[in-house]
Amino acid sequence: MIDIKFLKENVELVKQAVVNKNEKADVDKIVALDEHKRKVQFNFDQLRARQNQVSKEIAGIKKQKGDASELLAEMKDVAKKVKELSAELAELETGLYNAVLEIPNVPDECVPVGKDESSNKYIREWSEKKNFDFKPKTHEELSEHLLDFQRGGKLTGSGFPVYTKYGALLERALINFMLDTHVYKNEYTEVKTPFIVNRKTMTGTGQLPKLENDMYHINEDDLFLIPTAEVPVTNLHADEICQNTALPIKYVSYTPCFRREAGSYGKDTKGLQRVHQFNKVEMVRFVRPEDSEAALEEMVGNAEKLLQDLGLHYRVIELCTGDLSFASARTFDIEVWAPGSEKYLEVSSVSNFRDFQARRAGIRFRDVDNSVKFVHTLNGSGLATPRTFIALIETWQQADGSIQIPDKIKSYMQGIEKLDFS
RNA sequence: GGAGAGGUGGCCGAGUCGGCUUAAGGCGUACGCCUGCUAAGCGUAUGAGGGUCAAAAGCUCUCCGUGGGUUCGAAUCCCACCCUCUCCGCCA
Repeated sequence: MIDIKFLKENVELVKQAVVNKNEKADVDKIVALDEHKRKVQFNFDQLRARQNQVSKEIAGIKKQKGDASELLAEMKDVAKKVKELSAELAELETGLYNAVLEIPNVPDECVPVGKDESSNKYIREWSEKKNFDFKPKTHEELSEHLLDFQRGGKLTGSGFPVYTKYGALLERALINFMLDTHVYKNEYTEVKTPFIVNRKTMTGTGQLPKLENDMYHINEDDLFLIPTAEVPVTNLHADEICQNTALPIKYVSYTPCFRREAGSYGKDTKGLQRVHQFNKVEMVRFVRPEDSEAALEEMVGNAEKLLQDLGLHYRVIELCTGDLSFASARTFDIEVWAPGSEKYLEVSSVSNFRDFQARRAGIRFRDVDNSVKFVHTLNGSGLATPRTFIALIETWQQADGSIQIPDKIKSYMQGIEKLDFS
């Protein structure tokens, strides 16, 4: 969440950020609410101070066996008033808190301003679109022996694919390859978390209250299926103060991700492109504020390297303000080329949240001068498997319909050189 | 599911027959001294969040798992809930 002090000192900037992010939030209302709250709090503090003081006097009088009945009578009224003010204050505080929760993070200055993805900025690409001497098939055409959408639909509904035999093996190979790379080459620490979390955790990273409709919710226990490992992993250190020496903390985690994708029906829903349940390896970092800029670049690089190892052409773009998520200050997307489908698919989104999530979730560190500060949090996919899977089989397909296995994951595929179904 | 124990500051850990607890003590951390260097030792400081203030100092409020209640006054008493640990049962 945004710092209310910052908001009060930069009202116009915050208002502009709300507009640039296509959000709706009443900044003026917050300023007014805050002012009102402070007034009530002042009255409350005064009265409470009086109560505390007299209570001490009463203690003294009683100790000397004196008569305190007059003070007690007075305090009876004061206690009543304190209770009333306290209730009013609590109400104002939650009202203010909830209003501030609705304010999105302010984009970095360098983020291009724009309404939608058409204003996103091209950064770079790696390798080039592969040339085929035959017409490459789409992943749906290729995946007859790898995926079973029909039966997934039978079990649950559309958007819940089944991976079969070599499809399952290939997906598992991708996950293990990514995890191993992050753990043994990029020095991340692997964590495996619950896939179901409570409301507070969901709020800490910014999914709630805004995106409740996009989450699978278990009514009976008021719990949510995670939409990404970002949620449980970032909240690992919620309400904690880390030692300065503990930073940076680098986690990597594999989890399934669950998304209702409410309102996006009909858009890119073919095959594996947009599904309700998918697997993803996620990188999460907690860093000192001055290090988050560099960490963002590094994490984009970590994700890119995976695609390079898999021999997949991709491009990196920076999201404009309108395409930026609610909690993010700056985001790079990596889009992999799928030659059969003839389009770029988003396989990774790497974001710097600065102190926005840390403030919500209470993730702080003790600096070298002993002061307590909020950390900066970042996360990025490295990578989501379904679209990587698509790009991989479309890119490495052969004229005879077989699929060659890239060198780097052969060892994860029991040494299989290519998947041949003829 | 049954029984028991427990949740206090960055960490460990005192403290509950209500009131000098403005939470003891230790560890850790910061600064200084000492030392050829490191370690040890000595000294000093050190919970978090808010209000007031131009700012600092100061003053002040809140917070001892969460939420209620009793009281002039609650870490301490009462009620409900959550979580952790141990044992038993059931089960992958």
